[in-house]
Amino acid sequence: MVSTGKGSGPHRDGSGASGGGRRRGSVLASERREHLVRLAAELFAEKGYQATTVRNIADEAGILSGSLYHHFDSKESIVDEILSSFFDELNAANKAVLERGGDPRTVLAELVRNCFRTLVPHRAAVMVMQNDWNYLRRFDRFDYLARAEEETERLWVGQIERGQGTGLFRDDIDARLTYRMIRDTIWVAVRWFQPAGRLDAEGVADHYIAVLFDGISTGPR
Amino acid sequence: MVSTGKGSGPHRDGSGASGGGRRRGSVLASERREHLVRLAAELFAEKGYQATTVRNIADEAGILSGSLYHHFDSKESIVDEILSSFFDELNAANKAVLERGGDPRTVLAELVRNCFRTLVPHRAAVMVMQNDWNYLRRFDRFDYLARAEEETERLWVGQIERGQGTGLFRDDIDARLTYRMIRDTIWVAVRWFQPAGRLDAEGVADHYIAVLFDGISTGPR
Amino acid sequence: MVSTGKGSGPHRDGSGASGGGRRRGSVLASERREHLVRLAAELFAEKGYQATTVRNIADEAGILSGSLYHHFDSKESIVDEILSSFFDELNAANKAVLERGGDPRTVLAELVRNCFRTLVPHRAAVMVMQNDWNYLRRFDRFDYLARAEEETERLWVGQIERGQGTGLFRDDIDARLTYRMIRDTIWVAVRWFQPAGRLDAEGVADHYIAVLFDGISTGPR
Amino acid sequence: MVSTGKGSGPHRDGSGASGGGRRRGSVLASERREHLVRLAAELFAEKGYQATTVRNIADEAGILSGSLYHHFDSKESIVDEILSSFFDELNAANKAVLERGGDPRTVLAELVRNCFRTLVPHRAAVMVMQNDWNYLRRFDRFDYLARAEEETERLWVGQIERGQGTGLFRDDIDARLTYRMIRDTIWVAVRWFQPAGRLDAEGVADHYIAVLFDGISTGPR
DNA sequence: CATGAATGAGGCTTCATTCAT
DNA sequence: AATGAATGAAGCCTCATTCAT
Repeated sequence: MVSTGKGSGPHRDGSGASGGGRRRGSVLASERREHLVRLAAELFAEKGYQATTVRNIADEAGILSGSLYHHFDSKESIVDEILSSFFDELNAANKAVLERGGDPRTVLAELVRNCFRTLVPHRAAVMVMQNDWNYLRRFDRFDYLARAEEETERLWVGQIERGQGTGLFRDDIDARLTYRMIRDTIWVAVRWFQPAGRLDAEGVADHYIAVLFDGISTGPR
Repeated sequence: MVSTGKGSGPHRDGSGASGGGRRRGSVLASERREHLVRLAAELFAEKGYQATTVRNIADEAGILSGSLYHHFDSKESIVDEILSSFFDELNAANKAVLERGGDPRTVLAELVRNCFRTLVPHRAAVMVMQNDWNYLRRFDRFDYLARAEEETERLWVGQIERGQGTGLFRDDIDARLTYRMIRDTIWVAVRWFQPAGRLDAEGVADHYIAVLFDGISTGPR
Repeated sequence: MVSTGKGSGPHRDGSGASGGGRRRGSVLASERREHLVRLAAELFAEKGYQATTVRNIADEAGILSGSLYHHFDSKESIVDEILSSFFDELNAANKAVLERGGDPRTVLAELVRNCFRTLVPHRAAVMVMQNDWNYLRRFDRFDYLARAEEETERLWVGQIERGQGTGLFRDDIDARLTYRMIRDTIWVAVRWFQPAGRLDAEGVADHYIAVLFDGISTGPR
Repeated sequence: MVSTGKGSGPHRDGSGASGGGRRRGSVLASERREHLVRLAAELFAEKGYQATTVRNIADEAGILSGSLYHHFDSKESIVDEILSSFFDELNAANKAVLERGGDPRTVLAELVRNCFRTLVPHRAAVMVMQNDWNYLRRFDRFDYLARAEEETERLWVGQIERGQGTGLFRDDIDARLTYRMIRDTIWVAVRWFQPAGRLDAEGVADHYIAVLFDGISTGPR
């Protein structure tokens, strides 16, 4: 996981107890932990966060539910790990695009590609954001996600407005409204998108970019 | 509620028990019932279906939770009423558009407008569909909603393909993929759309139609 | 229960839900509630607060543990009710003594008698204070008890010092230290005192007052 | 630890397992063990026996909770060690006083001083006895403590009655009742007594002895 | 039509303890 | 002598639902 600071990152639980000098031990521990996170992520994606019980997760791992608390101090901290890892990766990728620069059309296209590329390895996290955010947002510990999203909005809207300023994009559309439509369309695709299907992540991204920039109509605008 | 048949309509449970011979009484009862449904809908929209307890609903109505069961025989039947009423209205409107006919571009634009128009009075239902469908879909009683959606998909995809056939729409896009993107983008807007804001339902619909047909770019395609 | 205000009184749980116009209902409800409190009090006294489970209480009442939460919103709120009721009664009695006035020896003797008199009907509360206060004090909700005790200390110390000022009490003893010894000796007696035994509350109080004022020695001081 | 026989001493469990043939090793082990007992004692005194988890103790020692079981075979055996060491020391001191002999007033005064002197180094044990005995007494393994207390009661009551017989002490007081009051008052002082405060152990003992023998009043009895 | 009480299933979490490494 | 993982029992609490009054 690439923790980018900026207040992101899960509220990790008192790992202080597990000392820190040994080598193999902590690597293995972390492997076990990541395995459990992956199992939980799949269940959260499939059944939803609330409907997934810690027993479901433990069953999947072949242990008792209480044993999960050797690795995590709450169900929340598991989903936190899932979500923060997703946001960290996406933010890092977006930052890289911005640093590479380019005209707004290129930047926007790359941002779209970032999303679809991140969607594949973080399918569960995106699923949770789509289905369970309305529940999770009530917990203070997830405030950092709302703040991360606000920052992302500023980034996209900035590019759209820059494009309108240089005449690349139509002037009669609302930048913020447009951003939200783009964002939602992309992420909500997680509900049906199958990388193994006819179109892979790049394919869907290209399809989406095509429609986004030029619409579905033929002929002159 | 306009029950359009076709398997739609909530699975109302043993309404025979309380629907005795009274006339005026049942009108009042029905008003009370609709009031309770509205209260529940708002809570479902705000906190999510699972996170809303029957006690929350009862509190809002100023009664005890057990008393709700004089009006509904389960929490599921409440949300069923909310969702079926939304789908009934939308299906009816879509059918009307199809009957009016017209070229695919016109029809598609009208279908988009239907959605945004329905979104306003059925905000809660759309919210529930966006946030809680992943949970609700597991119950057999809601199968009818999945079937309704399949029918709607056929309807839209049919129009898009007709448009591609007549050269109105680009040939290099995937009709089903495009439909899903359109659908998701529209409904997910319920998360931020505020009819009292800068743009009303028609305004947002127009904005969306503009981008959909012609993209956000300027200049030749 | 005589709620004397002054920040005392348990954090009573949202009784707002149970409306308030009916007569017999709320009286009965309150009777049931008090019955449960009494059962819990006896268990807390016998086994300790922590070692008493909500199941123990429910079993004693012949209901399921979850059903307790129809009457209380937590185990803490039950013990709160027990303790606040005890403190309220004691504070009220002490206030009455102060208002009657008299020389410090008389007042002190009456305060002692107050304690032993209150001990009998509130045996469980005193037991909990002796055995479980070290645990309960960690919860903010019980801060009011610590504050009540501070006020009582001021009251007693005031009387002892007044007695020293008028030459009634020895000058070579520490008022605060003496108060604490008196207080502790009295309340800790709950561990062995049995009202049905050889001495009743008044008898033990008199015995204690005799030793307190004149010591156990014979002959000149 | 001075194990005085008479059923005292902790129920040490299978120490044969870890007490192999090493000499220097067992001294070090014993030091480590005593260190852990001291850490545990402080936590028990502060938070109570039940509320202190073995993990709390292990954290304090900088090890994992499972590792404690190389030194003790249960949480009970730790508190047993704390309490038996306290009782052993007190009993030995009391025996020495009895052996020195003297008139009941002198003996009683010395017994009181014994208590306050023992209280300081065994603060935690006394705290546990005050706060957690009601819980611990349910375990057979602590029966020996109840028996030790009975023996002590006989010892004190014997001295009081001897004093009443020789006319040193008032005849109108109950020996057993008086003993319990003295005992409770002394030990419960652990809740507020601070050796570093205005009065040290001897000072508090003298204060207490003065009030005990002559009361707080001035003038003739 | 509502109340008040209860059910029963289940949820998350804690914790003393065990044991292979 | 310690770790890291797990157990198993239990704890407090929640919630949809039922039902006599």
